[in-house]
Amino acid sequence: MNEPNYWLMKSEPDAYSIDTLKRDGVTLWDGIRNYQARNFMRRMMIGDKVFFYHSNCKPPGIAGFMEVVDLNIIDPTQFQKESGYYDQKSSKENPRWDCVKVKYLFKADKFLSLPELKILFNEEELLLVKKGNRLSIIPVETKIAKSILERIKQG
DNA sequence: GCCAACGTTGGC
DNA sequence: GCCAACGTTGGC
Repeated sequence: MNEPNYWLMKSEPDAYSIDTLKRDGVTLWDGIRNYQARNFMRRMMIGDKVFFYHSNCKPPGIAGFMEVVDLNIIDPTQFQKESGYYDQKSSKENPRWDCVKVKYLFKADKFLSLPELKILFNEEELLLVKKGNRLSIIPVETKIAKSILERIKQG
């Protein structure tokens, strides 16, 4: 099997945090309504590893680690009128949004804040630290990922 | 296909 | 609350 790819996915902890995922074990990464982010999910493979990033909070940063366990799942929230993710232009015959399922691996022993990430990496190395980046899902180079992993593990 | 207006994300 | 950086929409 090939070495897994690494990704980073953002979530607002008020809505869904690393602790929520720890409790749930697995979750559907639904509610993504950005084509670029969706297309990144379509490139994911089972076994890929994902950094869980807490966004829009104090402080923002990498809070944990998870693994892709299922692919190409139709996002059910696009059909739910009561959901904030309802998409009128999507149909069951031709769904517009899909997602992946992820599994909790571990919570960061040491939370890695965005300011720390900015010190460690530059824009070319890590898309996330790019000013004004709004993508909620981005790929992370293997070399960078391993460096981040070292920092969020104890020690 | 162009582009102006508008909306969203998310750090600060 | 501000604003940078895009994405989306819709008129033409």
